[in-house]
Amino acid sequence: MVVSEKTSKSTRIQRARREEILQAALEEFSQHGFRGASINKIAKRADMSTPRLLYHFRDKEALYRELLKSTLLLWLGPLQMLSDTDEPIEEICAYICRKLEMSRKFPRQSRLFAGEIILGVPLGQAEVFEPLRATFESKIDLLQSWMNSGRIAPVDPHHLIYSIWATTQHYADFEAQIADLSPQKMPGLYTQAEGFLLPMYRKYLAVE
Amino acid sequence: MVVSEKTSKSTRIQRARREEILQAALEEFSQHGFRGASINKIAKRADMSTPRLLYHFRDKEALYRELLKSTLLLWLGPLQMLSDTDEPIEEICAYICRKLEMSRKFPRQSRLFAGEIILGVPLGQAEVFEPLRATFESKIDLLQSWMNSGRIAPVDPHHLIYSIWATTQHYADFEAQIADLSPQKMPGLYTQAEGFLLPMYRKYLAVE
DNA sequence: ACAATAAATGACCACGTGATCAAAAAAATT
DNA sequence: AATTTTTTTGATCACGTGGTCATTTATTGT
Repeated sequence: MVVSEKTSKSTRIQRARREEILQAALEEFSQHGFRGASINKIAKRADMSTPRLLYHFRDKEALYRELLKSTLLLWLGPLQMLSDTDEPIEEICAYICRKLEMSRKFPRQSRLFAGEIILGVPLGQAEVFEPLRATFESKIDLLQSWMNSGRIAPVDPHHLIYSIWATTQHYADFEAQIADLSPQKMPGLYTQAEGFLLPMYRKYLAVE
Repeated sequence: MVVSEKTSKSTRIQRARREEILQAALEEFSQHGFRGASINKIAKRADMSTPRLLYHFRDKEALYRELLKSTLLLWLGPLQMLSDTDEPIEEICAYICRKLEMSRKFPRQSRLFAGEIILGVPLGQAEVFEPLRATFESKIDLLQSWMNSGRIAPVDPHHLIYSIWATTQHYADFEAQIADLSPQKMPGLYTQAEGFLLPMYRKYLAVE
């Protein structure tokens, strides 16, 4: 019986192999994008033959989708934690810190995600990004309510989130460039980044 | 005689064909990265046979490098224009506007560049990014001098530039995502972005 | 211990890839 | 008009790609 047709319960050996494969796939896909990556090389990286890999994942696209799905969940975590509070600015700053930590701890996942959006792979755009849309819009509403009640300065909430995404993910996605241009080496950079970004958003969002 | 061995003067037909090819190559490489792109498809897009394409460019890598080289020059333009003035904040704002306009007018070039950095293609990293380094460091010095003379607030100049790059290029690189999440459609988005970003940097850099 | 099922193997396939080369066609030079 | 040089073509290549399949080997439940 084929893996994908199993009702739901999966053998521990299945979960183990799938995990090994996904690990190797993250490496390959994040470095070369969907089309540039090769399942042969992924298999080699996971120390198995290609048919063995394809026994656990129907095809290249199924593997990629699964990887993308779990990555989106990880990516979405920090945003979902953003919730109502009487100190909205500190809540936003905490979100920024979480995103920065995400870039620091999971740069490959960040690049995988970036590659998926930048390179125009129309793979389940609607499907993969669906959970993102819902969360995003609810958080837009939350920000808007903070502005309406005068607890943070009234700025465009969409662009506020875009700018936070941009500035935080930049350190993972463009790591190669930043590492090349910065005198400081990589670990310390994230502390510096925090020191730069937090005051910027605090000043901008403060209601004089 | 082969094109690349020509001393320097190139036929007009050479320049014409090379331009056609580069145009098609920009499309392919920016959508699939170096490894994901195919010279066959580039040739098809430029309405010629593969050997014909390879007559004008030695190989895939040479084509990619040439494209990347001219893209970097374009990308570097706005930064080079940043120069000393008695109104540094307005100068920085003008730089932000130029970068935003760049994203709006040349999104594919921006994505090509982003792909090159995100996907770990070690193609002449030192070679291609060399002119960037020099300009970057001189502008860091300029910013630092503005801070030393108290004309803008003292923030980390490296991260200031990174954040400007991140926020402005984000609109081109992640266009697919932003277009999906924004109620506003694409052209108007750039006006909104300007309306969001300029006040942010003005407030942050103002020396009260 | 044995049957049933899951997991892995090796041989194989059609196809697209980047690239080459001799020969033909077109342009430029004289 | 003749000749040289540039440009284009079509055939062809070795190789890597994603993927299949019958068969064998492990694992599992009884």
